[in-house]
Amino acid sequence: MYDHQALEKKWRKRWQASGLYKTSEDRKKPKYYILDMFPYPSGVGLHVGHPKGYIATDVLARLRLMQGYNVLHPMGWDAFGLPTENYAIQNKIHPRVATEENIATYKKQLELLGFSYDWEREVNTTDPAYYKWTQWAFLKMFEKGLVYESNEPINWCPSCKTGLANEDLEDGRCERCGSEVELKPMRQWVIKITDYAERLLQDLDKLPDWEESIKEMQKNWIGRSEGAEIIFPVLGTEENIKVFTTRVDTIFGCTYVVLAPENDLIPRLCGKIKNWTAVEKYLESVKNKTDLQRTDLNKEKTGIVLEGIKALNPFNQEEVAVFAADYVLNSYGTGAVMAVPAHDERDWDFAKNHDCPIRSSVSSDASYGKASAGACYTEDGYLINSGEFSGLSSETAREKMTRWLERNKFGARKVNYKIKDWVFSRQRYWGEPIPLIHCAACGVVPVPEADLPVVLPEVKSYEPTGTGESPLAAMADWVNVKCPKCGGAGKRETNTMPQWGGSCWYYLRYIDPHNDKALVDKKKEAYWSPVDFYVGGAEHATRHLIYARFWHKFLFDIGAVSYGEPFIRLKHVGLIMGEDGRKMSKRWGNVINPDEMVKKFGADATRVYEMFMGPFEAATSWSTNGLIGTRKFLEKVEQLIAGDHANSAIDKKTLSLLHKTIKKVGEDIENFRFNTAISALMILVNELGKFRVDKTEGSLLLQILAPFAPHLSEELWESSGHSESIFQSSWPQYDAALISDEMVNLVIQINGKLRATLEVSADISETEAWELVQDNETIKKWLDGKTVVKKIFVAKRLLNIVVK
RNA sequence: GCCGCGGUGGCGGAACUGGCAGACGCGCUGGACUUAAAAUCCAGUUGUAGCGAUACAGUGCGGGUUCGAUUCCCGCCCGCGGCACCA
Repeated sequence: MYDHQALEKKWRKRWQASGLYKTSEDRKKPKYYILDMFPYPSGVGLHVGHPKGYIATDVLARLRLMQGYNVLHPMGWDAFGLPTENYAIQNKIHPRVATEENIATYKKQLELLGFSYDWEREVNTTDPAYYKWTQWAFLKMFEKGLVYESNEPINWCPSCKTGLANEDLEDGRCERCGSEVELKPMRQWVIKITDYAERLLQDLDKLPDWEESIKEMQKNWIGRSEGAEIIFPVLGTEENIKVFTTRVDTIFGCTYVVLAPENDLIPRLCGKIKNWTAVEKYLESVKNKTDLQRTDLNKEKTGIVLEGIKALNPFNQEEVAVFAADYVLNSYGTGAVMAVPAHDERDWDFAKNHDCPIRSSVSSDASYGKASAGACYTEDGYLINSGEFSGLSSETAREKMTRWLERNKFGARKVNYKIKDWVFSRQRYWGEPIPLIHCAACGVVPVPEADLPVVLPEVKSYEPTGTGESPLAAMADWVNVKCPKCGGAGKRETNTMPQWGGSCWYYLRYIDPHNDKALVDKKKEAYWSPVDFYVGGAEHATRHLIYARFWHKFLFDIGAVSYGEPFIRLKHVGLIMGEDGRKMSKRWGNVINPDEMVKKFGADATRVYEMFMGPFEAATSWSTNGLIGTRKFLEKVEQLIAGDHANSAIDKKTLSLLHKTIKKVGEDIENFRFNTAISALMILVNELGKFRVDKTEGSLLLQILAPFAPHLSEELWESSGHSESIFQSSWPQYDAALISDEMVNLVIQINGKLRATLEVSADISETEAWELVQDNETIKKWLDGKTVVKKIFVAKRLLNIVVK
């Protein structure tokens, strides 16, 4: 038993006092920047799952420190946003005060776990000195034309009373509160992230050390599809219907065209639409539907034909009907599609309901050119009924037909993305003010850089208004300002930025946290950037990680940073579930508090256990018994180093094991395979326990244990006579000569089945092995009366004898 | 529907590049110590048969390739995650 409470307290104090974790700026050394996704300090504090990623990065940070790197391993707070604001409203305290309290709680909890953060670099997104630069970057985007004001309908959460970005939805519901969102036209600021869609996609290939799964999620989210835009002239008018399709090859099967109900062509054509009253009624009925209702795949496809309107298929000059139907989305492509019921499921469903003709133009069959009757055929195939293009494969046809379109000015090649521009306005209080001023004479005028930051003012009521205005709008003396351009009467923009704004670039601020002249000093940035390793939850794959990559690329384009991607290597941390296998939540009463575990079993045991639970990326269930197991392991270590041993000195085999373990632990930490590293340490400690361990061997063990269990290792390191911190010692080198085995277990198989193992010298030859085997009683039995057909020998591994 | 990941003892999970399946930990069983319990230590712990050496079966299911498959290939089933009337 050791007194973990006293011991851990002692070392936390000493490390603090000695400045052990102060980041060195000594440029002669190689740098290593290892980063966690900074937490949102909520009112409830951390549960044991939160620190898992932080422990992992801390283990690697400590390894790098011992390997002689300059390590940047910072921590900070992503503190703007709705939860704090709601908590503040509920508890009648100011969000700033709530934030301060929550940060204090979080910090205390983190410190208990003994992380090696340099707190002098702490950042806080709600600090005006920080968000000055969030606003600065926004203004740069504004300057470059990447920001625009829009009145388009956007997602509106009726419960949070704010507009939301597409990324803030989960299955048509508000990701925060779960309310069904409404589509509401609102004035809002939008960032053209779509301008960066192609680069965000392409550059994923430059990130070989990102997990494939995260890259896939981003690819899905960006949703690139290649196709063509085609013009269908509207007969008897000057208007054209532009459609987007990835399947030009099916166009001879197009039997009608569909417009999204919101397509602005419809009102323009109203004079020609004979059934306008009915059409208007349909459009009205669609308007009242939520997005969730509209995109319900199970519902019947509704729509209405626009009587009196015909569109011309440019390929065959056919006149086709035009519908308005809500299965076509206005927000994707051109808000209009050419319908090919024979080769598209959705068009097929609609055509069946609305008696539209169905005509095949692609066959699965090259030789007979038969149309598939009675079913929708969506695969590629060979063209039929397609004039000069008949007989071509879908792929060739797409190419040729696209060229035909371009030649005849009826359309062009086009790439579309699913990702939408980033709705950047929130009608809430607790966020960065958007630094723009509206002036009657000059329009929208940016706040001059010298006037940044635009500080979030103190308001009496910060409750959301629900009117589409933020609570800031009520602050007359803050809102009314002189126009920076003409000096006339101006009004400040009262929307605030979304929570994602401040987290887009915080990793750059750690590099140079107190700079008031620039977002980050260029020389410092060039040294520390990019982040070598980034660790956090997979839930950020399509939110924070897309936004941050975009923001970084923008900063790169304006020369503020030196590299095009922010994070070189990325791993996601698996959740820790409750002991009952469910997600930890108050609702289930299965939340485990880390403070309690640290108090009972120690920070070291908690750290070791969380790393031992399973593969880092995997979700695993908490087990307090498991934690007790790792505590026992640490006690064994303590006994081993501190205890009296009458045993003999360690043998060669165990010394070899020690060196193998040094190698394995180092490699496993690099690869984030902590569970096998701990397992190897346990095996080593079990073996060493059989012997008397001298100072040299004991010190080696402590050094490789130290990243996981820093307090105990440091204590035992000191008590075994070292005067410097263990983290100032160099990570041990394993002795390559010692780790190659002299003796190995050679597996003897008969017909691939294990029949014996022989302990033999590692360099045994096939002939020697065969001779040994023939003398072996068990093997003899199996060879008896059989003919040896073949022998397979794998050096140091096995001899397989094939018999008949 | 599309994309990705996974399925190994009672549980969490190991297994390099196709070469001893179940390391390590938890739990459980038996024993030692103890008046007793806890703690600790020792032994055992995939299933079936056997006192036993041992034999057979065994990594979601069905096939295949191979001297040899948890690992590779084909076809399924189940679970998780992402995207989704995206034309």
